Amino acid sequence: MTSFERPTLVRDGVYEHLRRAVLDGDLAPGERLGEVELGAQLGVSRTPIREALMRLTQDGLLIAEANKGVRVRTLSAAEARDTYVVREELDGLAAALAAQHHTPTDAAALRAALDDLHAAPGSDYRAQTRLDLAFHRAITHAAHNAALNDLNRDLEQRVALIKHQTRTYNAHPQTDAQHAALLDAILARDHDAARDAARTHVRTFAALVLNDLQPRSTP
Amino acid sequence: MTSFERPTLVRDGVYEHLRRAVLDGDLAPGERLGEVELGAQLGVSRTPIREALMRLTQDGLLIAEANKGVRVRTLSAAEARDTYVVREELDGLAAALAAQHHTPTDAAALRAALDDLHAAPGSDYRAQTRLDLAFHRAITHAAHNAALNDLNRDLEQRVALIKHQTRTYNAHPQTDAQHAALLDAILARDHDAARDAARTHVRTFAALVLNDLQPRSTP
DNA sequence: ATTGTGGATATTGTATACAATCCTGGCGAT
DNA sequence: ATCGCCAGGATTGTATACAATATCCACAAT
Repeated sequence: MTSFERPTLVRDGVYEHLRRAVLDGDLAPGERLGEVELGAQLGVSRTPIREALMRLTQDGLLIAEANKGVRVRTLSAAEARDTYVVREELDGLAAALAAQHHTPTDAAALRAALDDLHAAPGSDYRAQTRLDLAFHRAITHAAHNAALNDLNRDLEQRVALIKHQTRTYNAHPQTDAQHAALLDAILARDHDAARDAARTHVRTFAALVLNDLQPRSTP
Repeated sequence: MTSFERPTLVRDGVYEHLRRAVLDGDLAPGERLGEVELGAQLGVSRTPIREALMRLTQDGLLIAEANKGVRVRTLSAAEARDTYVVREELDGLAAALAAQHHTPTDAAALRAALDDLHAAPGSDYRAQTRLDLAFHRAITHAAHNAALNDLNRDLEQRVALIKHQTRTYNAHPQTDAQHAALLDAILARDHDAARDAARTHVRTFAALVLNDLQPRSTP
């Protein structure tokens, strides 16, 4: 046998299910999540549901109002801008650290992730979002810094939320070139170039998303 | 009247109580937290206890093992080092943004926080830890960036955890001078100097803490 | 003496019951 | 017609009951 059947906790299953649903855009921003309804859908009681919702709220994916339940979080244009300011810094750090510390296994994973991203149809913004997230996650993983991993997880989730709000396609003219430059710099172990490439990429993309988000919040 | 008596939720009270207890060092790293015991102590049922523990676990202050309850998290030397690497970056960003965006109110709060820190006796490491955290929190607040605030909250909590593990006093010879330089740079709206001052301060302090932590984890 | 086994005990995980709060809708007064 | 208000229903918040899992200690076998 490969491994014993591990008694996976119900609440963990619910947590992952809902998290995926939010990140994939199956749950629209602003949508309300009723406890009894979710419990009926997933066939479990309210208890693990509540605990999963609590964790997702702490992650920043949901917002809770007292006695009114939770909703999928919507971010204001200002919050989105703030997020990208921080992301530029942290993505730059992740790229620099990845350039310094990546292993051969990391290198292979990075290449594979970028290939997957290229293979996705440009019109499928959900797949694009998911694979872009996977690529950036591979970079962060290659940085081999646990604290950075945790923080980037939160940031990436927030970015995914923003993307689903704006429905911006990941593709812009320079995307492929920027991704390639970033990967090359990391593999060449040039941490300064990697940092710059990551920051430039974030900045370019942020401009695109924010331009799309602005009109809706300042009518 | 100033405001109506808001019906503060029990779970929020428990959450804040336990969070403060961990951050102040009343709960030692590694200490186990039993649900029934906590419930008896605070006079509430297990339900809000569980939900508070869930949130604190998600914050990274506690760790949970399946069917074995939660403990106050202990960080390895490697995790501590990783934390300070990220903190250097984010504290630098916070200082730079604070220099650019602080208001007169922020300036007053910053001065007050630093005064409080100076007034604390150098031998009381708990007060030092709490007031140092308050000072840094004031800087982050003055940056006026919601995303940065959220992330720094997590980081600061982790740093507090590390400090309680090592019991390192905040005071080192250059602390006062570095704090003063940092505050001056922010108030002068010199964001480059502010960033450098913050990074230097983190680096200096990290070296002190890590030097104290290293011997215990590599015997 | 040490190791392995078995059951008793305690603790967590899940489900359900009860209480409190909030939203909705309709009715009446102005 | 609009505003206020009260009742009904629905939903969250808290407590408790039940089930499943892990820990611990005694005791026997080698």
